Order: sequence, then C-alpha cells, then structure tokens
Amino acid sequence: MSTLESEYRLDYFEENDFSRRECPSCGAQFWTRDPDQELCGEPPCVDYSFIDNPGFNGEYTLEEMRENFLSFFEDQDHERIEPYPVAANRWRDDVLLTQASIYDFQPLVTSGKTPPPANPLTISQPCIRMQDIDNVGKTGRHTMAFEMMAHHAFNTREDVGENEYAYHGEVYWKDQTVEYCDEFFTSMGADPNEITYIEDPWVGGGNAGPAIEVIYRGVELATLVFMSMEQDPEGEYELKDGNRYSKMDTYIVDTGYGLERWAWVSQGTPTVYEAIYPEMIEFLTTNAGIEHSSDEADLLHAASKLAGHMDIDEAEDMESARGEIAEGVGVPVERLEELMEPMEAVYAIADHCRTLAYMLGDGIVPSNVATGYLARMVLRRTKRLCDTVGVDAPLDELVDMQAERLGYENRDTIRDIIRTEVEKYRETLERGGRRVEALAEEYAERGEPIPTEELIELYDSHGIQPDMVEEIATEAGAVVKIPDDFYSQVAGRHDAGEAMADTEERDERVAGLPETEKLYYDDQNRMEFEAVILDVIERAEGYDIVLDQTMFYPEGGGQPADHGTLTTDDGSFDISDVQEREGAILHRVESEPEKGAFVRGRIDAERRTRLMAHHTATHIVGHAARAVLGEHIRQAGAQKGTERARLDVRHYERISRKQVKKIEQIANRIVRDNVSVSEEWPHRNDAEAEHGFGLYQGGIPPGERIRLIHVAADVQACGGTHVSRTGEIGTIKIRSAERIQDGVERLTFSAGAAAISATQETEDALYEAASVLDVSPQEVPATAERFFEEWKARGKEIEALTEELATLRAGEGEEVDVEGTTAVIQRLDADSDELRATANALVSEGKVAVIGSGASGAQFVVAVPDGVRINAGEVVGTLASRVGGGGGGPPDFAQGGGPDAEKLDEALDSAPDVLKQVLDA
RNA sequence: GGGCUCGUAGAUCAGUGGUAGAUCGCUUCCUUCGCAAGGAAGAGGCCCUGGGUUCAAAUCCCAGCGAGUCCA
Repeated sequence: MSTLESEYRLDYFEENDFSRRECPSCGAQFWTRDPDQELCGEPPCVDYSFIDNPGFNGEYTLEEMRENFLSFFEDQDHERIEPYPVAANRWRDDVLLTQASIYDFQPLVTSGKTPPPANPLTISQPCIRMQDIDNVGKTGRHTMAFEMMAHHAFNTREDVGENEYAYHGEVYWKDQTVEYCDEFFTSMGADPNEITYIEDPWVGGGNAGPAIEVIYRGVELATLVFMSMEQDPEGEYELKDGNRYSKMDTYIVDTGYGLERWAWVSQGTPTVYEAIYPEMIEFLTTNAGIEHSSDEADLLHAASKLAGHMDIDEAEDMESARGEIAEGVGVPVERLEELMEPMEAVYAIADHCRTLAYMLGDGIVPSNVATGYLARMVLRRTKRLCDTVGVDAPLDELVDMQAERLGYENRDTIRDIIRTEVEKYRETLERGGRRVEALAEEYAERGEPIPTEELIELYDSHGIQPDMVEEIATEAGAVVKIPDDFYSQVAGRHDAGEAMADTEERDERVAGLPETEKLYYDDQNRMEFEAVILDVIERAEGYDIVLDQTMFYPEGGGQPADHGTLTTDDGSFDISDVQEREGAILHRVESEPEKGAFVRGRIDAERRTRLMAHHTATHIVGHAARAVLGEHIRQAGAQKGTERARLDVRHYERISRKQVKKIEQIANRIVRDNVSVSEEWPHRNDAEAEHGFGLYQGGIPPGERIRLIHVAADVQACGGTHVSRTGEIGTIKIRSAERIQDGVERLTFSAGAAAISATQETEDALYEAASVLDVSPQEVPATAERFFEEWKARGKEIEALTEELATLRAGEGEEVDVEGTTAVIQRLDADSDELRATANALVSEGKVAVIGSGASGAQFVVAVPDGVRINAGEVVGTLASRVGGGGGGPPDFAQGGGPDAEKLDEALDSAPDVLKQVLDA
C-alpha cells in the first residue's frame, strides 16, 4: 500500500463521483467514474480496445494533435513555450539527451534558483530515449524519438519567504491538474467513464512525489506527476525505492502526454508507427520492394493487432510471443516472421530517421564521445537496417524527409553530415570485412573456430559486429561461435571507470565571509582600485587575501587569473593567483599582510590586456568558424592565455587549410571593422528566448540575470573580461587546426602583439630554411622538393655503387682454406650495408666471408655459401664476444659487433681458428 | 573523459631484433587487326616523427603526430 494514500484523496475525485478501487489482478489502486469497473484498465490486466476502434472524435496527425493540445492549454491560460533542444547537455551536465519535458527546467528552475520562462506553461518537447532502441519497430508502440506534450506549474509553499525562490505562491496543484486532464479528454470526444486514474508514486533523480497514470482504452495516455519531495534520511515518507523523503518548499506539476499515442488512439491503427509516419512507411515499403497480397496484408494487420493486445513490453517478449501470435492468426511462425521482420525494420528506420533529424537538427555532430557517439550509433544502426531490408534510398534523403517535416533550416548541413558519416561507416565496414576475411581464412586453414578473443578484438577495436564476422567467416569456411555473454565480455575489457573525486573542497573560512564586490565588470579598462583587507587565510603555500572589493579577475571560463600587486603602508604584495570560492575572491600572496589594512591594488595591465584580447578573439574566431563551417559549430572547450588561446569546436570533418584561411579572414575583418563589444545583463528567459541556447557556448551560468557579451553579430553568455572595441585586438593569427578527438577540432590562435610574434616565428623558420637552401623564401617549397628527390636518387646511386665496390673489394682480403672451402677474412672499415654487400659478393663466388669493420665500434658480417657446414651465427657470436659485444643471425648470414674497436684486428686474426672450431663442432 | 587497435611501395596488406616483401595498379617490351587476357622485364620505400634500449630496431620501450573503434 502506498504511504502516499492520503495524497490521492482529491476533492475533484470526491465531487465528481469517482470511487477508489484495487485491481484484483495486479493490486494497483485506481480511481474511476465507472461503477462497474473492476480491473485497473491497463495491460496485462486489460487489452487495448482502440485498435480498429478509434477513441476520439476524429483522426489526428501528429501536427494536428500537437496543435490541439497546445491550444487547449493556451485557452486555459497557459503560455505556449517553444521546445528545447534534444541535446539536454546544452543546459545541464548530468544527462545527454532530453527524455522528458521536465528536463527543460532542471535543475535551475525546479530548485527555484531561476524563474520558469512562464508559469503555468505548456510545451510539446521532442525527446529521445535510447534505452528503447531494441524495442522500436517490434512492440508496435515503442519509439526512440517522441514528443512529450505537457503543462507545468511551478509552486512554492505560501509559508516560505517571498524572495527565497525565483517564483512564489501556488499556481495550481493536483485537483486542477486532474480536472484539466479530464477536460482535455472530454474535448477530444472521449467518454469520461472510460478514463482510469491509477495511483503510481513517482521517484527519480533525488526527487519524488505522488503521480497518476491516466489510462484510456487499455493504453497509458498521460502521466501526472506531482513533484513535491526530496530525498532526506530524516524524511517522514518512505517510498518504493526504499529511501526516505521529505516535503520540499517548491512543488511542481509535471505532466506528460505522449503525442504519438494520442495520435495513435485517434486513428486506431494496429501499430503506432502507421499512425505517425504513414508517408514515410509508404515510401520505405515501396522503395524496399515490399509487396503484400491482400491476404498477407490482412494477416499482418491481424498479427499486429494481436501483438497490441498482448502485453509486449520488450523486444524479447515479442520473440517469445511470436509463436502465440502465429497460432492466433493460423500460420506457421516462420511464415509470420518472414512477413513481419521487413515491416519491423521499416518501422524502425522511420523512427530512427526522425531521431537523427532531431539530433543533427539540434547541432549534434557524430563523434566518439557523448551525444555524438549516440548519434553515430543510431546512424549506423539505421544504415544496417536499410541494407538488411533493401532500402536503397540514400540515408541523407530519408533523414531529410523527417527534417523537412520538422521544418529545420540546417537541412543541407544535416545531409552533409550524414553523407560523411555513411562514407566513414562504409570504410569501416570495408576495412573490417577484409580483416575478417583474412582471419577467417587463417582459422579455416587450421580447422579451428575463431576464438572469442578475436571476436572481442574485432568489435572493440574495429567496430565489427560479431554477427557480421559470422556471416563473412562462414563464407570462408570458418566456424564462429558467438558466446551468449559476448557484450558483457566486451564490457569486462573496460575497467570500471573511476569515480571522479569531488575536488570541490568546502572552505570553512570562506563560508563566513561576505561576497567580494566585483569591480572588474564596472570598467574593464581600469587597472587600479582601493580596498580593505577583510581576512587573511594561511595556506600550505602562502596566504589568501580576501578584500571587500576587487578588480582582480579570478580564473574562470577559460580565462586565467589576473596578476598584479596590492600595496599597503607596510609594503607591497605580488599577486600570483586569484580564485573565486563561494562568492569570495582569494588573492594569493607569499607573505602575510595585516588584516584590516587599507590597500591599493594595481593589476598587471600588460597581462590583462593580452588576456582580454585573446578572450574577445575567442568569441570572434568561434563566430567566424560558424560562418565558414556551419551553424552546428559549438564550443567544446576553450583556454585563453597571454601568448595564445585555443578554441575547441565540434565539427564532422577535418578543417582544411582553405577553411582556416577563410576563418582567419572573417575574424580579421571583424577586428578591422572595429565594432564595439558590449555587455548587458538581461533576464535569462528573455536572453534564451531572443538568442537561443547558442548563448551557452562556455557553460551555463546560474541566476536570474546573465551577462551577455555582444561582439558584432555574436552573442554569448560570458563572465570574462573583454576589450571595448574589436580594433583593440589588432590582429588574429590562427596558428593551427588539429583534431583532438573525432568530431572535435582545436583552433589555436594568437591575438594582438602575440599574433605578430607568432607570424614572426613562422617566418623565422621559413627564412632559416631558405638560408640553408640558399634560395628566396618563395623558392623553398620547390627547392625542398628538388633536394628531396635528388637526395633519394643519390641514395639509390650510392646503393648501386656500394654493390659495385663490394664486388671489386671482394678479392682484397686474406684467403684461408678451411677444409677445402676458401674463406676470406677481410678488414673493411665501412658501414654495415657495405659489409653485407661485400660478404654477398664473396658468397656468390662460393667463398666464406668474414668481414670486420672498425668504422663505428667493431662490426662483423659472416656469410656462408650453400652447402658449407659452417654456422655463421656461431662464428659471429664468438668473434663479437672478443670485442665486448654479441651477435647472431641465420646460419648462412650473420651480423654482430661490439664496442672495443681496438680488439678488432686481434679478433680477425683468430678468425681462421674460430672457423675451424665451428666446423669441427 | 577512459580503454583498445593501427601508421611499411600509388592501393590493400605480410613481415616477433639480424640482407625490406606479396598482390593489385604503373612503365617498357612480346603476343594481337584491336581489346580483354597472357608472357617477360622494370620502376616505385626517411618502414609516420623524435627520443631511448641494443653490437644491431620496420620490429622492443617512451613521447608526439595521424587514423580507427568500443564504452560512460
């Protein structure tokens, strides 16, 4: 029994003749108007009853249903909010993708730190749930991409102070929420008697609250969550996750109406896919050449309907249910599978294309990290599905169909990204295919199965699915056995990621201090100020000074701390570092100043000016990169310095030299235009509404008002210090573009004086090269190439001459007879190539060669013609040991040497004896 | 962010410390009316870069650069 039982005793239920029941089948508590209803109304207790029996007053497409919902709530005084990106990591760092409308308002709005964009509000939020990926297409109702229609209201308890949170008072709560739900159903022509409200407490992410599932004709069409509790070991409520919770000061109406399901119920089609993407499914089936006779179509329809009736929650359940379904429609299970599998693939392709359109449309760039990786996975899966089922339309076209429907403006970029990715995938498959073929042949020859270790290596390091290995290997006649726990074995290869140690140390001393007043925003060009020392904190190395106000900029947003001095009557203190802790700004010095003293601060102006120039330049370069590479360009990290700055951006291919130049030109045009750099502190909701989430290139600042920096057409939320006009930057020089990760390019550049030194450094290198070659700088490339070619040609000539010389020299050595074979013992101070050549020349004359060189240390080469029973390796070993080294090699050709060159002649003198010994052995 | 794999001829790849290879492609010649093909000969390599270990490094170790891939 729910410990929240009293929470569900709503006046609204009371006044409208609802009664509370317990489902005899599953035990759920629910509310209904229907006096005869016994079961909870949800599968598995009850079947779907809307298939072939639409549940509303008409059929609705996605667009119509969305508009219907939003305008209904607008009529109920809700403000309509534009959807947020599906890449939730653009405003929060705890999740990658938006999985529900409430994600839009976490954590800043739900915690009360920031006001909601409107209150109450209504929204239809695109969402992506990757965890459903295996179910898509198979269960008939799972989609990876969906829209969650919702209305939200943000409340605070009346007894908390008016200014404690960013919103205050109650907008509405449970009764009103349920009433809205009832009314919306009624407005759609639903019979209120058929609606069931099931009690289902919600717990997640440290929050909890009562919640209600709304069931209609067997399907859950909405969830009404009343978020009102937070995890608290002392809390009075113990919930289903076993933790204790207590009431929060804020309480939030969080509803979710599945757009796709509403459209589905309005149409009564056997699967949700047919209701939401009819044109795309039509296109895909035609393109793949899937045709059904009317009998087959009826069969599929009946099977889908049957599957819908069954409680199929996971794709695995589908596998096991298939036999039952086949029996139900009266065909063998193989026949059913043959008919259903292509359709399942078509459904999944349609859904995946929509997912990709959402992802790429929001500027996600495929890569091997974070959301980029997810996008790549979806794309490759989609491509595989297309290949399997025989869809030959290019993937970029398919995704574009969805992107067009969604009204995206960056469709060309999306197509470009997809083409690039598909090509990359094709190359991976080709590479992998060759690899597998080679491996398969090897094992087929040995008659062994391909070991699991190889399969894991192929997947983990080369991205080849084990079933693909099986397919190729079988063709080559090799056996492959894929273990059931394959993927967990792969996981086993990866060490459990170490949890990042929470380095945010609480500083008790700082906690009691007032926030330092930040003067550096007042006038970014002032470098002197006066202040009072509030506190001095002793550290392991030096002291931290806390002032009442400061002009020193603390390290943050990729901008390093200011340096400078603080002067008191007692003396001067050099500031080597500045950090912000909980609003207090700490100035690091070496010796201890007096607390309470009056100080004059002076900032190292040269350093600060350079940092400001680089910071503003970073905004400009980012803006220029966006202009050249596309709107998807987003900052993945940045670091400013006095000599150079770097900006990491997400992009799907290498930035070419041509593009770098273009970016540089545009950036310097902005500098030359000498436009003013302005700041403003708007309300964050207004800023987001006007500029979108592109504002948050460098992270998401908290608070109601945020600081925006405008540079030409570029706007970013930024806490750094900037020059006041772009002309102050002087010039921007891009020094390099490197790929630091797949999908992330790093642009390193210098601004102002540093740009000049950077250019000079490059020029120095060129001039030096020119001077070495004794040509003008312009001639360096051609000359370098000519020299390189000549150098190679000379190498070949030397090689040929060495051969020739070796043949000539071959007769110069001392000849000794070793049991009928002539051995030549010769000292020849040359490099090992020459020794080898000479030895080879002697061997071709049928002679044993023992050549020694004192050119660099002592070196030997011993070569023996075929048929002579002398082991060259042993000879070299013995000789080399006499010069303090070692050696070896095959019996007919060995090399060796040692450091003691002065013992070389001695060793060579002993060579005849060594040869005889070796022969005797 | 972490793990793993790979950088050798124009392309694809062998090469477990001891004389740099194969296949395709390329050039020339032969055969042919011509093409495909076949036969013969040949050209084409800073073995990614830099350090280290060693008598000796394409090979082992470290760093860098470049590429691929899996996971969070």
